[in-house]
Amino acid sequence: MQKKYLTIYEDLVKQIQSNVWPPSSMLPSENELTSHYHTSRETIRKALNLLSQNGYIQKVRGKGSVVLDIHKFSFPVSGIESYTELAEKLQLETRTIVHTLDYLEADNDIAKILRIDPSDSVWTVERIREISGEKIILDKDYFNEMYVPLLSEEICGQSIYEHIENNLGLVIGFAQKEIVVEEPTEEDRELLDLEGFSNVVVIRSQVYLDDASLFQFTESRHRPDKFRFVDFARRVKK
Amino acid sequence: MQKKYLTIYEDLVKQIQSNVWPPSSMLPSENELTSHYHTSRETIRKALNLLSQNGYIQKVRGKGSVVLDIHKFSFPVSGIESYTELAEKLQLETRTIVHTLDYLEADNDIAKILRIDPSDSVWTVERIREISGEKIILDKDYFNEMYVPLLSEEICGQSIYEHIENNLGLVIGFAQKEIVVEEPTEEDRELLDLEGFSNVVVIRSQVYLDDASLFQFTESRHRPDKFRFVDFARRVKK
DNA sequence: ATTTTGAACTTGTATATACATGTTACGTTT
DNA sequence: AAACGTAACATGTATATACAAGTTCAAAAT
Repeated sequence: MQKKYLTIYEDLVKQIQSNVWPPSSMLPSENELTSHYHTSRETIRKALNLLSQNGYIQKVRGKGSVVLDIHKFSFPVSGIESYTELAEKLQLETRTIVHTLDYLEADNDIAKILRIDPSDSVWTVERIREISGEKIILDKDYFNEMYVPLLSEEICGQSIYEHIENNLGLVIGFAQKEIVVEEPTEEDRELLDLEGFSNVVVIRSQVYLDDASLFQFTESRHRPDKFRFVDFARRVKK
Repeated sequence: MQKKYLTIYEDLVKQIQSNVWPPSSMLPSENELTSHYHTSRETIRKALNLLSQNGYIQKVRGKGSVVLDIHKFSFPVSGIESYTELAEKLQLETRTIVHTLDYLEADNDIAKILRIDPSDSVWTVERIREISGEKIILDKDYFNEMYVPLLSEEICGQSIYEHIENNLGLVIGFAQKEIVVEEPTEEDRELLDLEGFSNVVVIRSQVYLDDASLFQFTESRHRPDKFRFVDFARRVKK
């Protein structure tokens, strides 16, 4: 079965993005959408709640759904998106350099983070992201071999996430991220075009699969002037 | 009517935080919760979806709800929380210095951001946040007078959000945030204890009310070594 | 002219039912 | 011993109904 509420959600997203419902205008009411899509009100409400969660609309009781004016394109966006997906969406002129690709016993820190035995092996990838000819980002990825048994230089040069989702059939669920600002390491200075900047922005993520198993740890080190993070947040109900 | 699904959600949050359901354990099934709370399954599912959205659990089809191990305490946390709320939660030894408090005609940039007429007036507040004796953060707030007609030095020294929600009865809905790293301005160097750091982390937020009206713009400038942002993100469905 | 009332709309909450689909464990078959 | 099948149970989707509660606007009352 294809999920009705998801197709309706995607349809409405497309309409909002193509300005059928411009910012500050009202979406049709739930009842109108119900009869338009030949479905039940609850199904429409599921689709609208998805729109609301993702920052497309604001539901106002008694009134309706206001379309929000959210420019979702920035770099890097919040959420879980691979560099390749972002680069495509933003049409960046980008190149990826696979600096190292190793299959090693996990050192203590990584083993602890990935919650595995230090004798277990881990795929370790270091990649440099070049944007318009400048080396801007250093990505260090660590994969639990239990879920990602094999990586190749070719896969790393393309998109690891694409490989994980399409070839390995794993479903990525959620991530816990941390963003901090640190001093560049020797490696940062060596591999990136830091141009005298005395800080790098470091994004550390633990990425989990659909079934809540931890499969990846990532450290993404950015030149500060090229870093931008955009977030849509709702006030938590009390 | 008090909302059942919200009370159940809050009850479960409390239980998770007090380790009744420790990380990696399973919550009772939806049917068990249904009979325990004497309600319908849909109501339980609403509560569980809230837990899932806020990173407390991961639902796994066919299995149940896994409790996640997410340390939600960091500074500053994602979401919309006032400095005062954060400081209390984290038990920071903190002091707020109200540097300026003005009621002025909006300059062009601010008027544009707040989408008001340049002849309209705006409340402008600059506050310095001192943590353990060090001046770490410079907060610059701009309020649309239509929603916030009056501010006092006392209110600014306490919590503006508390005033807005409890005294003015406004309901904060959502925010659009941007995080970037910039060079310190003259004002930053003057007002903050920058200790030679050559960057500041700048968080710019547009904050909207429940009915999607824009009422505040904020610029929060942080010393980079004291900045930390934590985010819980779900992979967007395709 | 101003205020009040109420009908007709909107979204929010709660419940019930049905079936689809993924997981697990155990007994049966091979 | 291994493979298979199936029942029992888990969550996911779709629908229907009822009522609560906020918004709007026009008619009626003051």
